[in-house]
Amino acid sequence: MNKEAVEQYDSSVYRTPDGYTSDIAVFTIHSEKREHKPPVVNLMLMLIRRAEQTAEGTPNIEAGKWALPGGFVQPDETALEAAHRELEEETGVKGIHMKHYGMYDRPGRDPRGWILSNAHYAIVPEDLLVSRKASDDAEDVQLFRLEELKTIPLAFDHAELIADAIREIRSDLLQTTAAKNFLPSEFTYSELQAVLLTVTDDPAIKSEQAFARKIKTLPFIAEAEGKTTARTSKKPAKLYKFKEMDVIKPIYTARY
Amino acid sequence: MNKEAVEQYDSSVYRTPDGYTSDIAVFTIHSEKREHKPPVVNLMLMLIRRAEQTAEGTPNIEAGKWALPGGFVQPDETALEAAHRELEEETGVKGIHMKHYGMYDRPGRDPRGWILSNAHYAIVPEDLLVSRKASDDAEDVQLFRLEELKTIPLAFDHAELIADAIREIRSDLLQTTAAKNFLPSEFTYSELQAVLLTVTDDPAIKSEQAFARKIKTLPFIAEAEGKTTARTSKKPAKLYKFKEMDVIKPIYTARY
DNA sequence: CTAATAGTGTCTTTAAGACATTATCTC
DNA sequence: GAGATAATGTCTTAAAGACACTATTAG
Repeated sequence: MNKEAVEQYDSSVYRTPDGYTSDIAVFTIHSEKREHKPPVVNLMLMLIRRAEQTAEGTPNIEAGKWALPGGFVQPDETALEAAHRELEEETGVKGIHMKHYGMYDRPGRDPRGWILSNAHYAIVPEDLLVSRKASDDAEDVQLFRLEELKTIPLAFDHAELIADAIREIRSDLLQTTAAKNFLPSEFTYSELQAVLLTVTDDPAIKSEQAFARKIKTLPFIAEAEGKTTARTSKKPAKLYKFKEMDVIKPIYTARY
Repeated sequence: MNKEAVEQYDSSVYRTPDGYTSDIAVFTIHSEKREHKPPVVNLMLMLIRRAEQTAEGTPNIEAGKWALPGGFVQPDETALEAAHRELEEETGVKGIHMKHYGMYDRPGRDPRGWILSNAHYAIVPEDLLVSRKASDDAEDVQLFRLEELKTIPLAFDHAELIADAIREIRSDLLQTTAAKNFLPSEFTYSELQAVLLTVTDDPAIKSEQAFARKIKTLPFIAEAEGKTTARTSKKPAKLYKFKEMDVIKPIYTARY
C-alpha cells in the first residue's frame, strides 16, 4: 500500500453520505393448530412501530408508522454484523440466518438527509420469536401476514424494501436450500412441504404423494437412516436432512 | 412527514461514512473466429489499470493494480445511476444491462477510510466495447479471461468483488433469462447455447441436438415465426426470442 | 373403529438420452 | 462432393402424474 497516497487523499472533495443504516426483514413461519384440521401455516414478517419520541425526547421521524427493525451501522462493523447486533437488541434472537438482498439509496428516500440503507432478510424459527425480550412492548412489535402488509402505514420507502424482501425470500426458498433455515436439522417431508407451500402453489409440491416420493430422489437431501418422528402425525415419519452442497438448476434443462 | 422531527435530527451523533462508491464488473463475450473450426467463445471481464497519479498530480492509491471501473456516487443519484454514468464516461457505452449484486463495507477494506462500495455487474455486447472511446489508453483498459484473473494484481478487495460477480452472473445466466442481454433480440439456438456454455458444461446444454430440441419446449422462449438467418451457418437457422415473463424453476420439481 | 398422515404398487403418459439420418448451403 | 451447422426420425430408458391401496397409531 502506498502510504503517501493515503495521506494525500482528501475526502472532502466529495460529499459523503449522512448515514449508513442496516435494515432487516425478519421472516418467520407461523403455524396455527386447529381441531381435526391441518394447521394453517403462514409466512409472516415482523415489523416495529416507530415511537412518538426519540430516546432524547424529541419528536421521532415517521412516528407511529410500521418499519423494518434496523439502525445505524458503526464504523467498526459491517452492515451484516450490525443487522445481527440490532436483531439481538430488538428481539433477543441471535445466531440466525441473515442475507443481504438490496441497497436503497434513492435521493430523498429519507427526509433526514442522504441516508443509505443496506437491507437484509432474516429467517427465524417461530419458537425463538415467542421468547421475545420482555423489554419490548408487544404493541410495538408485531407479526403480519404478507397480505396484511398492503393495509398498514409503512415508514420511509419500506414498502419497497418489503416487496423486494418477499420476492427474494420466495426465490431463495424455491431455488436454493434456504428452507433449511426454517426447519430443524432433521425434518419430515411434510415439514419441508409446509415451508415451501407458504411461497408456492406448484401442484408437484402440493401433492403429498408426489412430494413424498420426490424428496427421496433430490440430490441435495439425504435420509436420516433409520430415524423417525411422530411429531407430525400418528404414524412415525422418516427424517431427512439437507446435504451441504451448492445447487444450481438451470432453467434450460430438466435434470440436475 | 413530521417537519419538527426532521429539523431536530442531529446526524452528528453517528459517525458517517467517508465515501460511497459504485463499482462495475463489466462482462462481455468474446468470440474468436478460427479457420475451419468452431469459434472460441469466452466470457471476459473488463478491468482498468489504476494510474500512477491522480488528476491532481498526487500519487494514486493502489497505483498500477487492476481494478473494477467505478467512482464516487453523487448525492443526487443512485449507485445504479452512477454506475451507468461511470461506464459511459469510461467506455462510451450506454443503455446496457446493469444489476446490483453486492455491498462491500468491511472496515479497513479501503485504506483511505470508511468507504462503502455498491457493486454491479454489467453485460455488454462485444461490438459495443470495440468502439471504445479513443481517449482511453488501450494499455489501461483490458479484457481478461476469467482464468487470467487469478494471475494479475488486483486493487483493494476487488478479488472478492470479482469472485462474487462471476458467481452472480453465472447463476443469473442459468437461472434467469439474463442471457438475452448478450444476444440480439432474435437469435438462433446455437447463439444462445454459446452464451450458456461460457458458464456451464452441462451435457444437456452441450449437445447440439438435445439443445435444439429443448429450446422449442421452453415456456419463456418463442419461435420468431418464419424468420431465419444464415449468420451462424450455411444452412439457414430458425430464430427465437425471449418472452417477457418471470421464470422461477424450483429445485424441488421437474417441470415448470 | 375412525380419522389422520405416511408410504407403496402400478399403470399411463411424457420427456430425456442416444444415435442415426436428412437438409441446406458455401467453397 | 466435402464439410459445416441445422433439424428430424426413432428407439430406449427414466421420470412424472394419477389413483388406488396399505400402514401405523392416538383417541
